[in-house]
Amino acid sequence: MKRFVRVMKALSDPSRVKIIKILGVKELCVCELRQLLGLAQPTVSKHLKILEEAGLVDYRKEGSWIIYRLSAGEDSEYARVMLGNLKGWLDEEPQVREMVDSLPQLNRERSCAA
Amino acid sequence: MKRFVRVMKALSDPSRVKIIKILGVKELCVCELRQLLGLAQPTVSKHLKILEEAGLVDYRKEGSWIIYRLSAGEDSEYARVMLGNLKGWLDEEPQVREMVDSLPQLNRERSCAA
DNA sequence: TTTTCATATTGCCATATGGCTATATGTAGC
DNA sequence: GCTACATATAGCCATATGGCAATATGAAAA
Repeated sequence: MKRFVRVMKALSDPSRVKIIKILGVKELCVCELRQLLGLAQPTVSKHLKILEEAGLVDYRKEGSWIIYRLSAGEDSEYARVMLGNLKGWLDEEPQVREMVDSLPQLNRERSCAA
Repeated sequence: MKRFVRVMKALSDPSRVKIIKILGVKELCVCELRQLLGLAQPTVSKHLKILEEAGLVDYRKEGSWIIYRLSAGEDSEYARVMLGNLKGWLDEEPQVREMVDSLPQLNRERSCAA
């Protein structure tokens, strides 16, 4: 029950859903996500932690960057199924479309250098 | 986005998940649910309202009782898919199993007469 | 109509949540 | 070592949430 609820909770915030949708297009570092979401960096970090604990995202280190990507869902059937569902959902959502459209102009060096 | 988040939020509380699981076995009135969940009646009503607004449950009046059942999901693809997923999920969950096991002994007249 | 009973709504409280700023941690390069 | 930058954690605040008791609503029965 706890594991299921953890996944549902993780997906019941618009910012976190947006993170899932954008990571479905391309893996990204925290500062790129910060840019795309228009949120403070600690806020993004907190969201990512919640998503990670639900088994929805994974990360790897690359230099001093931490690159987040969608999990393959090995840890949680709930996460795996929900990620599958979300693949086809919300693509028409304006907030999602906007982010995806702005993705090509995103440049890690430019976004991340304060 | 709002509609999706509403379904996720509705499913991110253990009591509400239990309601969904038990209604998957048998439609029930509020006082039966109250009995099974061990919650105050207003609390159950509030949960049911949240589930209903998410398109997860439906109800019909029968005398002065209001019988709740799982929605067919006509209103929300998200609700429909999640109800489908939940059909196979959490059946082994002790809290769920307990409720289901106690279901045959439940008697509307006895449960509902204060 | 008055009572009874099932349900919904209201109002309150304690805790959880999502946002921020400030600070800590960790890594790369000087 | 020190500096710069990316990320995480801590701490705070306003709002949301889940619980309850009290009350309102609505239908059936006396």
